[in-house]
Amino acid sequence: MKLEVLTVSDNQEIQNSIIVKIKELINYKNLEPGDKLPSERMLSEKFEVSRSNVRDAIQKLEFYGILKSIPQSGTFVANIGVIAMNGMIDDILRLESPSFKSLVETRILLELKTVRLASLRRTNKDLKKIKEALDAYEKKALSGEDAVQEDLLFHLAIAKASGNSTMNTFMLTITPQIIMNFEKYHVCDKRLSVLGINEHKEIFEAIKIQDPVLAKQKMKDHFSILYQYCYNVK
Amino acid sequence: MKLEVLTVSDNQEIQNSIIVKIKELINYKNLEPGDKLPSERMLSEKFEVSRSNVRDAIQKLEFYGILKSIPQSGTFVANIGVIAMNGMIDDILRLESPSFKSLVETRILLELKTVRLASLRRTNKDLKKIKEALDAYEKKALSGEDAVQEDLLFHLAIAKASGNSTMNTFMLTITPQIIMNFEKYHVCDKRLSVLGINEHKEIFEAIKIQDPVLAKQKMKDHFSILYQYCYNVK
DNA sequence: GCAGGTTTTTTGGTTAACCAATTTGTTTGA
DNA sequence: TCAAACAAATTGGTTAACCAAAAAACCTGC
Repeated sequence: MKLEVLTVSDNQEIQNSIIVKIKELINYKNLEPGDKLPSERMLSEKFEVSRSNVRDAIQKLEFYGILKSIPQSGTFVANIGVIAMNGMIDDILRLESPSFKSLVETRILLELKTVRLASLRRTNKDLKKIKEALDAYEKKALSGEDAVQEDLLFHLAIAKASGNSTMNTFMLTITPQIIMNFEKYHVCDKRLSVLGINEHKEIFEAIKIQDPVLAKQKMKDHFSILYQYCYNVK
Repeated sequence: MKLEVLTVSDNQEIQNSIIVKIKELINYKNLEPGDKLPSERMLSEKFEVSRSNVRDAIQKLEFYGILKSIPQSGTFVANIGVIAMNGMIDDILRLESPSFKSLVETRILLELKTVRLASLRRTNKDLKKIKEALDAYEKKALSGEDAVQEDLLFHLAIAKASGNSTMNTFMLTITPQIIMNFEKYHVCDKRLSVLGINEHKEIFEAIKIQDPVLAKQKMKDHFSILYQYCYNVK
Protein backbone atom coordinates (compact mmCIF):
# COMPACT_ATOMS: atom_id res chain seq x y z
CA MET A 1 0.00 0.00 0.00
CA LYS A 2 2.72 2.38 0.96
CA LEU A 3 4.64 1.36 -2.11
CA GLU A 4 1.73 2.14 -4.38
CA VAL A 5 1.42 5.62 -3.01
CA LEU A 6 5.15 6.03 -3.42
CA THR A 7 5.22 5.02 -7.07
CA VAL A 8 2.15 7.07 -7.87
CA SER A 9 3.68 10.16 -6.33
CA ASP A 10 6.88 9.28 -8.17
CA ASN A 11 5.10 9.29 -11.51
CA GLN A 12 3.40 12.51 -10.61
CA GLU A 13 6.75 14.00 -9.71
CA ILE A 14 8.27 12.84 -12.98
CA GLN A 15 5.46 14.38 -14.99
CA ASN A 16 5.65 17.62 -13.03
CA SER A 17 9.41 17.80 -13.49
CA ILE A 18 8.96 17.35 -17.24
CA ILE A 19 6.38 20.12 -17.30
CA VAL A 20 8.82 22.36 -15.47
CA LYS A 21 11.54 21.51 -17.97
CA ILE A 22 9.25 22.23 -20.91
CA LYS A 23 8.40 25.54 -19.33
CA GLU A 24 12.06 26.38 -18.82
CA LEU A 25 12.84 25.36 -22.39
CA ILE A 26 10.16 27.65 -23.78
CA ASN A 27 11.51 30.51 -21.69
CA TYR A 28 15.14 29.77 -22.54
CA LYS A 29 14.48 29.56 -26.26
CA ASN A 30 12.08 32.52 -26.14
CA LEU A 31 9.40 30.53 -27.91
CA GLU A 32 6.29 32.52 -28.70
CA PRO A 33 2.75 31.46 -29.56
CA GLY A 34 2.76 29.37 -32.71
CA ASP A 35 6.40 28.33 -32.38
CA LYS A 36 7.32 24.69 -32.54
CA LEU A 37 8.74 22.69 -29.68
CA PRO A 38 11.47 20.10 -30.26
CA SER A 39 10.12 16.71 -31.19
CA GLU A 40 9.00 14.25 -28.54
CA ARG A 41 12.05 12.09 -29.20
CA MET A 42 14.45 14.98 -28.69
CA LEU A 43 12.69 16.06 -25.51
CA SER A 44 12.75 12.54 -24.09
CA GLU A 45 16.47 12.32 -24.82
CA LYS A 46 17.21 15.80 -23.52
CA PHE A 47 15.26 15.27 -20.30
CA GLU A 48 16.48 11.67 -19.98
CA VAL A 49 12.97 10.27 -19.60
CA SER A 50 10.85 7.95 -21.71
CA ARG A 51 8.94 9.32 -24.65
CA SER A 52 5.61 8.26 -23.17
CA ASN A 53 6.31 10.40 -20.12
CA VAL A 54 6.94 13.34 -22.42
CA ARG A 55 3.73 12.57 -24.30
CA ASP A 56 1.73 12.45 -21.07
CA ALA A 57 3.14 15.77 -19.94
CA ILE A 58 2.36 17.33 -23.32
CA GLN A 59 -1.15 15.90 -23.16
CA LYS A 60 -1.71 17.52 -19.79
CA LEU A 61 -0.49 20.89 -21.02
CA GLU A 62 -2.69 20.42 -24.07
CA PHE A 63 -5.68 19.90 -21.78
CA TYR A 64 -5.10 23.30 -20.25
CA GLY A 65 -4.71 24.86 -23.69
CA ILE A 66 -1.01 25.67 -23.35
CA LEU A 67 0.31 23.37 -26.07
CA LYS A 68 -1.20 21.97 -29.24
CA SER A 69 -0.04 18.75 -30.89
CA ILE A 70 -0.48 18.29 -34.62
CA PRO A 71 0.13 14.83 -36.08
CA GLN A 72 3.18 14.40 -38.28
CA SER A 73 4.01 18.03 -37.76
CA GLY A 74 4.98 18.87 -34.21
CA THR A 75 3.92 20.31 -30.87
CA PHE A 76 3.27 24.02 -30.82
CA VAL A 77 2.88 26.74 -28.22
CA ALA A 78 -0.77 27.78 -28.17
CA ASN A 79 -1.99 31.33 -28.57
CA ILE A 80 -1.15 32.24 -25.01
CA GLY A 81 1.73 34.53 -24.24
CA VAL A 82 4.80 33.49 -22.30
CA ILE A 83 3.80 35.45 -19.21
CA ALA A 84 0.40 33.81 -18.93
CA MET A 85 1.91 30.43 -19.69
CA ASN A 86 4.42 30.71 -16.87
CA GLY A 87 1.77 31.73 -14.40
CA MET A 88 -0.61 29.02 -15.50
CA ILE A 89 1.99 26.25 -15.35
CA ASP A 90 2.91 27.33 -11.83
CA ASP A 91 -0.75 27.05 -10.90
CA ILE A 92 -1.14 23.68 -12.60
CA LEU A 93 1.86 22.27 -10.75
CA ARG A 94 0.46 23.40 -7.42
CA LEU A 95 -3.07 22.11 -8.08
CA GLU A 96 -4.28 20.17 -5.10
CA SER A 97 -6.80 17.36 -5.30
CA PRO A 98 -10.23 18.82 -4.62
CA SER A 99 -11.58 18.64 -1.10
CA PHE A 100 -15.08 17.41 -0.39
CA LYS A 101 -16.04 20.83 0.84
CA SER A 102 -14.86 22.55 -2.34
CA LEU A 103 -16.75 20.01 -4.43
CA VAL A 104 -20.04 20.60 -2.60
CA GLU A 105 -19.53 24.35 -2.63
CA THR A 106 -18.99 24.30 -6.37
CA ARG A 107 -21.86 21.95 -7.00
CA ILE A 108 -24.30 24.22 -5.20
CA LEU A 109 -23.05 27.22 -7.13
CA LEU A 110 -23.42 25.41 -10.45
CA GLU A 111 -26.83 23.92 -9.70
CA LEU A 112 -28.38 27.19 -8.61
CA LYS A 113 -27.32 28.56 -11.98
CA THR A 114 -28.18 25.57 -14.16
CA VAL A 115 -31.67 25.28 -12.69
CA ARG A 116 -32.27 28.93 -13.44
CA LEU A 117 -31.00 28.59 -17.00
CA ALA A 118 -32.93 25.35 -17.47
CA SER A 119 -36.17 27.05 -16.49
CA LEU A 120 -35.50 29.71 -19.11
CA ARG A 121 -34.13 27.60 -21.95
CA ARG A 122 -35.51 24.09 -21.56
CA THR A 123 -37.06 22.54 -24.63
CA ASN A 124 -40.00 20.21 -24.42
CA LYS A 125 -37.63 17.35 -25.00
CA ASP A 126 -35.49 18.50 -22.06
CA LEU A 127 -38.57 18.68 -19.88
CA LYS A 128 -39.53 15.17 -20.85
CA LYS A 129 -36.09 13.87 -19.93
CA ILE A 130 -36.22 15.59 -16.56
CA LYS A 131 -39.66 14.15 -15.93
CA GLU A 132 -38.41 10.65 -16.69
CA ALA A 133 -35.55 11.08 -14.23
CA LEU A 134 -37.98 12.43 -11.65
CA ASP A 135 -40.33 9.47 -12.04
CA ALA A 136 -37.47 6.99 -11.77
CA TYR A 137 -36.29 8.70 -8.59
CA GLU A 138 -39.75 8.72 -7.04
CA LYS A 139 -40.33 5.07 -7.82
CA LYS A 140 -37.01 4.01 -6.32
CA ALA A 141 -37.29 6.20 -3.22
CA LEU A 142 -40.85 5.08 -2.45
CA SER A 143 -39.85 1.44 -2.70
CA GLY A 144 -37.46 2.04 0.16
CA GLU A 145 -34.38 1.46 -1.94
CA ASP A 146 -31.36 3.67 -2.19
CA ALA A 147 -32.04 6.34 -4.82
CA VAL A 148 -28.71 8.15 -4.98
CA GLN A 149 -28.16 7.26 -8.62
CA GLU A 150 -31.58 8.45 -9.72
CA ASP A 151 -31.03 11.63 -7.74
CA LEU A 152 -27.79 12.18 -9.63
CA LEU A 153 -29.43 11.66 -13.02
CA PHE A 154 -32.22 14.09 -12.16
CA HIS A 155 -29.70 16.82 -11.45
CA LEU A 156 -27.64 15.98 -14.53
CA ALA A 157 -30.78 16.19 -16.67
CA ILE A 158 -31.31 19.73 -15.39
CA ALA A 159 -27.69 20.59 -16.13
CA LYS A 160 -28.15 19.36 -19.66
CA ALA A 161 -31.33 21.39 -20.07
CA SER A 162 -29.45 24.52 -19.04
CA GLY A 163 -28.08 24.71 -22.55
CA ASN A 164 -24.64 25.54 -21.19
CA SER A 165 -22.18 22.89 -22.35
CA THR A 166 -19.41 24.07 -20.03
CA MET A 167 -21.52 23.80 -16.89
CA ASN A 168 -22.87 20.48 -18.12
CA THR A 169 -19.32 19.14 -18.40
CA PHE A 170 -18.37 20.47 -14.99
CA MET A 171 -21.41 18.87 -13.40
CA LEU A 172 -20.47 15.58 -15.00
CA THR A 173 -17.01 15.73 -13.46
CA ILE A 174 -17.87 16.72 -9.91
CA THR A 175 -21.17 15.00 -9.18
CA PRO A 176 -19.85 11.42 -9.18
CA GLN A 177 -16.99 12.48 -6.92
CA ILE A 178 -19.50 13.93 -4.51
CA ILE A 179 -21.57 10.77 -4.57
CA MET A 180 -18.60 8.60 -3.75
CA ASN A 181 -17.69 10.87 -0.86
CA PHE A 182 -21.25 10.77 0.33
CA GLU A 183 -21.21 7.01 0.46
CA LYS A 184 -17.79 7.14 2.04
CA TYR A 185 -18.91 9.39 4.86
CA HIS A 186 -22.35 7.80 5.07
CA VAL A 187 -23.97 11.15 4.62
CA CYS A 188 -26.63 9.60 2.45
CA ASP A 189 -29.83 8.67 4.18
CA LYS A 190 -32.82 6.83 2.81
CA ARG A 191 -35.13 8.95 4.93
CA LEU A 192 -33.87 11.99 3.02
CA SER A 193 -34.70 10.31 -0.28
CA VAL A 194 -38.41 10.27 0.48
CA LEU A 195 -38.32 13.86 1.67
CA GLY A 196 -36.51 14.76 -1.53
CA ILE A 197 -39.35 13.61 -3.73
CA ASN A 198 -41.47 16.65 -3.11
CA GLU A 199 -38.50 18.96 -3.41
CA HIS A 200 -37.64 17.43 -6.76
CA LYS A 201 -41.24 17.76 -7.89
CA GLU A 202 -41.32 21.42 -6.95
CA ILE A 203 -38.10 22.04 -8.86
CA PHE A 204 -39.54 20.27 -11.86
CA GLU A 205 -42.74 22.29 -11.74
CA ALA A 206 -40.80 25.55 -11.58
CA ILE A 207 -38.81 24.51 -14.66
CA LYS A 208 -42.03 23.47 -16.38
CA ILE A 209 -43.74 26.83 -15.88
CA GLN A 210 -40.43 28.53 -16.70
CA ASP A 211 -40.13 30.50 -13.48
CA PRO A 212 -36.37 31.07 -12.91
CA VAL A 213 -36.72 32.72 -9.51
CA LEU A 214 -38.91 30.00 -8.12
CA ALA A 215 -36.70 27.29 -9.61
CA LYS A 216 -33.61 28.72 -7.96
CA GLN A 217 -35.39 29.07 -4.63
CA LYS A 218 -36.64 25.49 -4.70
CA MET A 219 -33.17 24.24 -5.52
CA LYS A 220 -31.81 26.30 -2.64
CA ASP A 221 -34.32 24.68 -0.31
CA HIS A 222 -33.34 21.30 -1.66
CA PHE A 223 -29.70 21.96 -0.82
CA SER A 224 -30.28 23.42 2.62
CA ILE A 225 -29.74 20.08 4.32
CA LEU A 226 -26.80 19.18 2.11
CA TYR A 227 -25.30 22.53 2.86
CA GLN A 228 -25.29 21.85 6.57
CA TYR A 229 -23.75 18.43 6.08
CA CYS A 230 -21.09 19.97 3.91
CA TYR A 231 -19.84 22.24 6.63
CA ASN A 232 -20.13 19.64 9.36
CA VAL A 233 -18.45 16.66 7.78
CA LYS A 234 -15.16 18.25 7.05
CA MET B 1 -7.02 19.79 -44.16
CA LYS B 2 -10.17 17.94 -44.88
CA LEU B 3 -8.33 14.72 -44.29
CA GLU B 4 -7.15 15.83 -40.88
CA VAL B 5 -10.67 16.61 -39.76
CA LEU B 6 -11.74 13.27 -41.08
CA THR B 7 -9.14 11.26 -39.19
CA VAL B 8 -9.71 13.21 -35.98
CA SER B 9 -13.43 12.54 -36.10
CA ASP B 10 -12.56 8.95 -36.89
CA ASN B 11 -10.48 8.60 -33.76
CA GLN B 12 -13.20 10.24 -31.72
CA GLU B 13 -15.70 7.84 -33.18
CA ILE B 14 -13.48 4.87 -32.42
CA GLN B 15 -13.06 5.94 -28.81
CA ASN B 16 -16.77 6.59 -28.42
CA SER B 17 -17.61 3.21 -29.91
CA ILE B 18 -15.24 1.55 -27.45
CA ILE B 19 -16.88 3.41 -24.58
CA VAL B 20 -20.27 2.20 -25.78
CA LYS B 21 -18.98 -1.35 -25.98
CA ILE B 22 -17.54 -1.17 -22.47
CA LYS B 23 -20.89 0.14 -21.26
CA GLU B 24 -22.74 -2.71 -22.99
CA LEU B 25 -20.29 -5.22 -21.58
CA ILE B 26 -20.84 -3.99 -18.04
CA ASN B 27 -24.59 -4.21 -18.54
CA TYR B 28 -24.43 -7.61 -20.19
CA LYS B 29 -22.24 -9.10 -17.51
CA ASN B 30 -24.17 -7.33 -14.76
CA LEU B 31 -20.97 -5.92 -13.31
CA GLU B 32 -21.46 -3.96 -10.12
CA PRO B 33 -19.28 -1.39 -8.34
CA GLY B 34 -15.98 -2.98 -7.40
CA ASP B 35 -16.18 -5.72 -10.03
CA LYS B 36 -13.30 -6.22 -12.40
CA LEU B 37 -13.42 -5.63 -16.12
CA PRO B 38 -11.67 -7.99 -18.56
CA SER B 39 -8.04 -7.09 -19.11
CA GLU B 40 -7.04 -4.48 -21.66
CA ARG B 41 -5.66 -7.18 -23.93
CA MET B 42 -8.89 -9.14 -23.91
CA LEU B 43 -10.95 -6.04 -24.55
CA SER B 44 -8.77 -4.96 -27.46
CA GLU B 45 -9.12 -8.43 -28.95
CA LYS B 46 -12.85 -8.63 -28.30
CA PHE B 47 -13.53 -5.19 -29.74
CA GLU B 48 -11.00 -5.69 -32.55
CA VAL B 49 -9.18 -2.46 -31.80
CA SER B 50 -5.68 -1.66 -30.60
CA ARG B 51 -4.86 -1.84 -26.92
CA SER B 52 -3.90 1.83 -26.82
CA ASN B 53 -7.39 2.76 -28.02
CA VAL B 54 -8.82 0.70 -25.19
CA ARG B 55 -6.45 2.39 -22.76
CA ASP B 56 -7.49 5.84 -23.96
CA ALA B 57 -11.16 5.00 -23.59
CA ILE B 58 -10.56 3.64 -20.08
CA GLN B 59 -8.59 6.75 -19.20
CA LYS B 60 -11.49 8.95 -20.28
CA LEU B 61 -13.99 6.96 -18.23
CA GLU B 62 -11.53 7.13 -15.35
CA PHE B 63 -11.50 10.93 -15.64
CA TYR B 64 -15.25 10.99 -15.08
CA GLY B 65 -14.91 8.63 -12.13
CA ILE B 66 -16.67 5.69 -13.78
CA LEU B 67 -13.73 3.28 -13.89
CA LYS B 68 -10.61 2.88 -11.80
CA SER B 69 -7.39 1.28 -13.03
CA ILE B 70 -5.04 -0.36 -10.56
CA PRO B 71 -1.56 -1.35 -11.79
CA GLN B 72 -0.87 -5.05 -12.12
CA SER B 73 -4.35 -5.79 -10.90
CA GLY B 74 -7.06 -4.71 -13.30
CA THR B 75 -9.66 -2.12 -14.18
CA PHE B 76 -12.62 -1.88 -11.86
CA VAL B 77 -16.08 -0.36 -11.91
CA ALA B 78 -16.08 2.61 -9.55
CA ASN B 79 -18.51 3.08 -6.69
CA ILE B 80 -21.25 4.28 -8.98
CA GLY B 81 -24.24 2.13 -9.68
CA VAL B 82 -25.11 0.75 -13.10
CA ILE B 83 -28.04 3.13 -13.56
CA ALA B 84 -25.99 6.24 -12.93
CA MET B 85 -23.17 4.86 -15.04
CA ASN B 86 -25.43 4.32 -18.04
CA GLY B 87 -26.87 7.80 -17.77
CA MET B 88 -23.47 9.40 -17.35
CA ILE B 89 -21.89 7.58 -20.28
CA ASP B 90 -24.79 8.66 -22.49
CA ASP B 91 -24.13 12.23 -21.42
CA ILE B 92 -20.38 11.91 -21.97
CA LEU B 93 -20.88 10.58 -25.48
CA ARG B 94 -23.15 13.48 -26.34
CA LEU B 95 -20.88 16.15 -24.84
CA GLU B 96 -20.47 18.98 -27.29
CA SER B 97 -17.42 21.21 -27.45
CA PRO B 98 -18.12 24.30 -25.35
CA SER B 99 -19.41 27.37 -27.11
CA PHE B 100 -17.88 30.77 -26.51
CA LYS B 101 -21.10 31.95 -24.94
CA SER B 102 -21.19 29.06 -22.48
CA LEU B 103 -17.57 29.70 -21.54
CA VAL B 104 -18.15 33.37 -20.78
CA GLU B 105 -21.37 32.62 -18.94
CA THR B 106 -19.59 30.09 -16.76
CA ARG B 107 -16.60 32.32 -16.21
CA ILE B 108 -18.76 35.14 -14.92
CA LEU B 109 -20.59 32.78 -12.59
CA LEU B 110 -17.34 31.40 -11.21
CA GLU B 111 -15.64 34.76 -10.84
CA LEU B 112 -18.51 36.37 -8.97
CA LYS B 113 -18.20 33.49 -6.51
CA THR B 114 -14.41 33.26 -6.28
CA VAL B 115 -14.04 36.98 -5.67
CA ARG B 116 -16.53 36.73 -2.83
CA LEU B 117 -14.75 33.74 -1.30
CA ALA B 118 -11.37 35.36 -1.83
CA SER B 119 -12.46 38.45 0.09
CA LEU B 120 -13.50 36.20 2.97
CA ARG B 121 -10.68 33.67 3.00
CA ARG B 122 -7.64 35.34 1.47
CA THR B 123 -4.42 35.05 3.42
CA ASN B 124 -1.85 37.82 3.46
CA LYS B 125 0.20 35.77 1.06
CA ASP B 126 -2.77 35.53 -1.32
CA LEU B 127 -3.24 39.28 -1.12
CA LYS B 128 0.40 39.85 -1.95
CA LYS B 129 0.15 37.62 -5.01
CA ILE B 130 -2.95 39.44 -6.22
CA LYS B 131 -1.21 42.77 -5.73
CA GLU B 132 1.75 41.62 -7.79
CA ALA B 133 -0.55 40.58 -10.61
CA LEU B 134 -2.37 43.90 -10.36
CA ASP B 135 0.86 45.89 -10.57
CA ALA B 136 2.05 43.89 -13.56
CA TYR B 137 -1.25 44.52 -15.30
CA GLU B 138 -1.20 48.25 -14.58
CA LYS B 139 2.35 48.61 -15.82
CA LYS B 140 1.64 46.80 -19.05
CA ALA B 141 -1.66 48.56 -19.74
CA LEU B 142 -0.24 52.00 -19.11
CA SER B 143 2.65 51.35 -21.47
CA GLY B 144 0.09 50.91 -24.22
CA GLU B 145 0.87 47.24 -24.72
CA ASP B 146 -1.59 44.42 -24.83
CA ALA B 147 -2.28 43.29 -21.26
CA VAL B 148 -4.52 40.29 -21.80
CA GLN B 149 -2.07 37.90 -20.17
CA GLU B 150 -1.65 40.02 -17.05
CA ASP B 151 -5.42 40.38 -16.87
CA LEU B 152 -5.73 36.60 -16.93
CA LEU B 153 -3.18 36.13 -14.17
CA PHE B 154 -4.93 38.70 -11.97
CA HIS B 155 -8.17 36.78 -12.18
CA LEU B 156 -6.44 33.44 -11.65
CA ALA B 157 -4.75 34.84 -8.54
CA ILE B 158 -8.19 35.67 -7.15
CA ALA B 159 -9.44 32.19 -8.00
CA LYS B 160 -6.52 30.73 -6.12
CA ALA B 161 -7.19 32.95 -3.11
CA SER B 162 -10.77 31.69 -3.00
CA GLY B 163 -9.49 28.59 -1.25
CA ASN B 164 -11.72 26.42 -3.42
CA SER B 165 -9.57 23.98 -5.36
CA THR B 166 -12.40 22.88 -7.64
CA MET B 167 -13.24 26.38 -8.80
CA ASN B 168 -9.54 27.09 -9.16
CA THR B 169 -9.17 24.13 -11.50
CA PHE B 170 -12.23 25.12 -13.50
CA MET B 171 -10.96 28.65 -13.90
CA LEU B 172 -7.66 27.29 -15.15
CA THR B 173 -9.42 25.26 -17.82
CA ILE B 174 -11.82 27.85 -19.19
CA THR B 175 -9.93 31.14 -18.99
CA PRO B 176 -7.31 30.34 -21.64
CA GLN B 177 -10.03 29.14 -23.99
CA ILE B 178 -11.82 32.42 -23.51
CA ILE B 179 -8.67 34.39 -24.19
CA MET B 180 -8.03 32.57 -27.43
CA ASN B 181 -11.60 33.19 -28.53
CA PHE B 182 -11.23 36.84 -27.60
CA GLU B 183 -8.21 37.18 -29.82
CA LYS B 184 -9.97 35.21 -32.50
CA TYR B 185 -12.99 37.49 -32.56
CA HIS B 186 -10.92 40.59 -31.86
CA VAL B 187 -13.06 41.39 -28.89
CA CYS B 188 -10.02 42.51 -26.96
CA ASP B 189 -9.32 46.20 -27.03
CA LYS B 190 -6.37 48.10 -25.65
CA ARG B 191 -8.63 50.96 -24.74
CA LEU B 192 -10.46 48.63 -22.40
CA SER B 193 -7.21 47.64 -20.72
CA VAL B 194 -6.62 51.13 -19.40
CA LEU B 195 -10.20 51.41 -18.25
CA GLY B 196 -9.80 48.09 -16.50
CA ILE B 197 -7.00 49.31 -14.27
CA ASN B 198 -9.29 51.16 -11.92
CA GLU B 199 -11.79 48.34 -11.91
CA HIS B 200 -9.05 45.90 -10.97
CA LYS B 201 -7.85 48.22 -8.24
CA GLU B 202 -11.33 48.47 -6.78
CA ILE B 203 -11.68 44.71 -6.79
CA PHE B 204 -8.34 44.38 -5.06
CA GLU B 205 -9.27 46.93 -2.40
CA ALA B 206 -12.52 45.12 -1.67
CA ILE B 207 -10.63 41.87 -1.21
CA LYS B 208 -8.09 43.66 0.95
CA ILE B 209 -10.69 45.06 3.35
CA GLN B 210 -12.50 41.72 3.17
CA ASP B 211 -15.83 43.09 1.99
CA PRO B 212 -17.53 40.26 0.06
CA VAL B 213 -20.53 42.28 -1.10
CA LEU B 214 -18.42 45.10 -2.42
CA ALA B 215 -16.00 42.67 -4.06
CA LYS B 216 -18.79 40.92 -5.90
CA GLN B 217 -20.32 44.21 -7.03
CA LYS B 218 -17.00 45.51 -8.33
CA MET B 219 -16.43 42.28 -10.24
CA LYS B 220 -19.92 42.59 -11.68
CA ASP B 221 -19.14 46.09 -12.87
CA HIS B 222 -15.91 44.82 -14.35
CA PHE B 223 -17.77 42.22 -16.35
CA SER B 224 -20.59 44.48 -17.54
CA ILE B 225 -18.80 45.29 -20.78
CA LEU B 226 -17.65 41.72 -21.29
CA TYR B 227 -21.19 40.56 -20.70
CA GLN B 228 -22.51 42.70 -23.53
CA TYR B 229 -19.80 41.46 -25.87
CA CYS B 230 -20.64 37.92 -24.92
CA TYR B 231 -24.21 38.18 -26.10
CA ASN B 232 -23.36 40.16 -29.19
CA VAL B 233 -20.52 38.15 -30.64
CA LYS B 234 -22.28 34.89 -30.96
C1' DG C 1 -7.49 -30.67 5.42
C1' DC C 2 -5.01 -26.83 5.32
C1' DA C 3 -1.77 -23.14 6.47
C1' DG C 4 2.65 -21.56 4.57
C1' DG C 5 5.61 -21.11 1.08
C1' DT C 6 6.75 -21.40 -3.95
C1' DT C 7 5.95 -21.18 -8.79
C1' DT C 8 3.18 -19.79 -12.65
C1' DT C 9 0.04 -16.77 -14.78
C1' DT C 10 -2.15 -12.45 -15.35
C1' DT C 11 -2.15 -7.52 -15.27
C1' DG C 12 -1.42 -2.45 -16.18
C1' DG C 13 2.53 0.08 -17.33
C1' DT C 14 6.77 0.87 -20.04
C1' DT C 15 9.89 0.70 -23.80
C1' DA C 16 11.29 0.25 -28.46
C1' DA C 17 10.38 -0.59 -33.17
C1' DC C 18 7.28 0.67 -36.87
C1' DC C 19 3.90 3.55 -39.81
C1' DA C 20 1.95 7.00 -42.63
C1' DA C 21 1.58 11.79 -43.21
C1' DT C 22 4.18 15.85 -43.41
C1' DT C 23 7.87 18.74 -44.06
C1' DT C 24 12.28 19.78 -45.85
C1' DG C 25 15.99 19.42 -49.10
C1' DT C 26 17.53 18.35 -53.67
C1' DT C 27 17.31 17.73 -58.39
C1' DT C 28 15.56 18.61 -62.84
C1' DG C 29 14.01 20.95 -66.84
C1' DA C 30 12.61 24.71 -69.31
C1' DT D 1 16.26 31.76 -62.33
C1' DC D 2 12.76 29.48 -60.64
C1' DA D 3 9.05 26.44 -60.21
C1' DA D 4 7.78 21.75 -60.32
C1' DA D 5 8.79 17.04 -59.12
C1' DC D 6 10.96 13.82 -56.62
C1' DA D 7 13.50 11.90 -52.58
C1' DA D 8 15.07 11.90 -47.90
C1' DA D 9 14.37 13.10 -43.20
C1' DT D 10 11.24 14.35 -39.48
C1' DT D 11 7.11 13.90 -36.79
C1' DG D 12 3.14 12.39 -33.83
C1' DG D 13 0.67 8.26 -33.66
C1' DT D 14 0.38 3.17 -33.51
C1' DT D 15 1.66 -1.46 -32.69
C1' DA D 16 4.05 -5.17 -30.53
C1' DA D 17 7.32 -6.92 -27.38
C1' DC D 18 8.84 -6.54 -22.63
C1' DC D 19 8.74 -5.55 -17.35
C1' DA D 20 7.76 -5.82 -12.58
C1' DA D 21 4.17 -6.30 -9.40
C1' DA D 22 0.08 -8.56 -8.04
C1' DA D 23 -2.92 -12.52 -8.04
C1' DA D 24 -3.83 -17.21 -8.66
C1' DA D 25 -2.55 -21.88 -8.80
C1' DC D 26 0.09 -25.35 -6.98
C1' DC D 27 2.90 -27.86 -3.93
C1' DT D 28 4.49 -29.41 0.57
C1' DG D 29 4.77 -30.80 5.09
C1' DC D 30 2.32 -31.66 8.89
